[in-house]
Amino acid sequence: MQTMDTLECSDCPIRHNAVCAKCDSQELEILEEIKYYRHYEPGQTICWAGDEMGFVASVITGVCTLSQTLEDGRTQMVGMLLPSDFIGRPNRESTPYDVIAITEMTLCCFRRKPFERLVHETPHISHRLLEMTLDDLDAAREWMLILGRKTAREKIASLINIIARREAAVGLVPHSSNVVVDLPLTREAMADYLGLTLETVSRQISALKKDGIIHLEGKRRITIPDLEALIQETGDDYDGGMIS
Amino acid sequence: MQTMDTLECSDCPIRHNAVCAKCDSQELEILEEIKYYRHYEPGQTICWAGDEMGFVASVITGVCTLSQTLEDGRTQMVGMLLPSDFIGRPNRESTPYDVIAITEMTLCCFRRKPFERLVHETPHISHRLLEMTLDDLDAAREWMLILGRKTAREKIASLINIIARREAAVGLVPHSSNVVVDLPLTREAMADYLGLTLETVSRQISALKKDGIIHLEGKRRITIPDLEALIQETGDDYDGGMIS
DNA sequence: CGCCCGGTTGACTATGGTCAATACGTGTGG
DNA sequence: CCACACGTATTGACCATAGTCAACCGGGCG
Repeated sequence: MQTMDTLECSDCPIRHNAVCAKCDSQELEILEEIKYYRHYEPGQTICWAGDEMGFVASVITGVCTLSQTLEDGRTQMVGMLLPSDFIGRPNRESTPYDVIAITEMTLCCFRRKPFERLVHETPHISHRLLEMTLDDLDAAREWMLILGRKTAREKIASLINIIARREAAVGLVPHSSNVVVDLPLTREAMADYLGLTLETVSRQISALKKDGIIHLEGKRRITIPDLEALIQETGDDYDGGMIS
Repeated sequence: MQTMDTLECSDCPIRHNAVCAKCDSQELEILEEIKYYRHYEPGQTICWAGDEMGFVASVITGVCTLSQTLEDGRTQMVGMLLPSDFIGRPNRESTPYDVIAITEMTLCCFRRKPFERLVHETPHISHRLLEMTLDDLDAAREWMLILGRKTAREKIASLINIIARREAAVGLVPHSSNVVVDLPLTREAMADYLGLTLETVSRQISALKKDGIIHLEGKRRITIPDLEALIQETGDDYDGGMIS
């Protein structure tokens, strides 16, 4: 957790996607005053479930996960946050989820109380937050279909497809014919996301590789020679059924 | 679909829980003007996934479900809406879900365009909508844990527990020692909610009955002699882990 | 009466989980 | 430089949970 150089909001890489996307320059000035940066290392826990969380934040760089754990250790990931995503809930003092950095991360934090006041007084912020929350809800519901009704192979294909989509949306990847996906997740993290064991994840990835649907470079980099073929394996068939 | 008597907002049974909960009397007057009631029969489809939906609505009475279906017929329920819950998403012309009435229902509908303008101009509405959406998101994530990591027995116990909680919250049931739950769902609907087959649902309910955790009157009414014992079966252990 | 719908139960099967051995890559220390 | 340990991933053998297919039950209604 080291202090960061102070970045001007106007130069912020997530300026047009984050919770502040709709703010005008005057509103940005207010945010500018109450914001501060935080840095996390891979594996570091940002917040434990149930802990008091004194701030909310936007992800500027890096990836973190939200997860829930039962007493006997079974864990389920319930969200994966990429740059511009929002962490925390206004008007609640604690998260019900573990928030864990899986890569190096930089957050743009706001102390909760002043931010809550701002949400209350600034429609541009509350409207954007509503939009983002509705998107998160759609994503969670899409995930419910995956968890409840898909086979292990379909789950893996869906995960790869979704990460490819998100990387494309964030603009990391040109929408080329030969899609390359850098998995930010270990096999165990994928298992926790998909409601599988890590052995099953490994087996299904091997199977997709053997069938030529994907190609591996090292353990984490996946090449998709034919995106249509991958989508076929997700069980969704045509790429409708996906939330645009 | 029959026209209803026009109910005054001030007499509305969901006045203090619905999307209009924070509205003052002046704001209610505006709503009063654009609202209209709709009635649905059990089994009736309110909206198919992908269809244009000209209105948004609050559930006044009855229960409906949101579900997604894969081409081969596998379906997953992603939400269950009780009185005061909100149907539809501002700024989107179609739902990605099938919305199906499972009991007789009355909705308080608002044409989408005027309602969107209202959301935009009325913080009391957008703030309440944000709160409700955040609650829905928490519920969806709790459900992800159930779908991804729980056994069939734990899933059934969790469903019964959640319905008991919701019925208590809506105020249908005094929080007595001997909890009675009226399942609004068929075995098949439960299966679609829990990511199981209806046979497994039936078997697990029989097993819980045999073990004395629940008691059945008819097929749909469940008595819970010891709520703690049921919660034990959910796998959550202590009733923390639940979202309050 | 007989049909239909929702539910229950049984026999068998398949998918994914469990446990365990092995491989691979990287960083540490003798 | 090599030996070793550790974390991550792969693979195999076996098993358990839940799915499939099918028979049967019981109540309500035309």
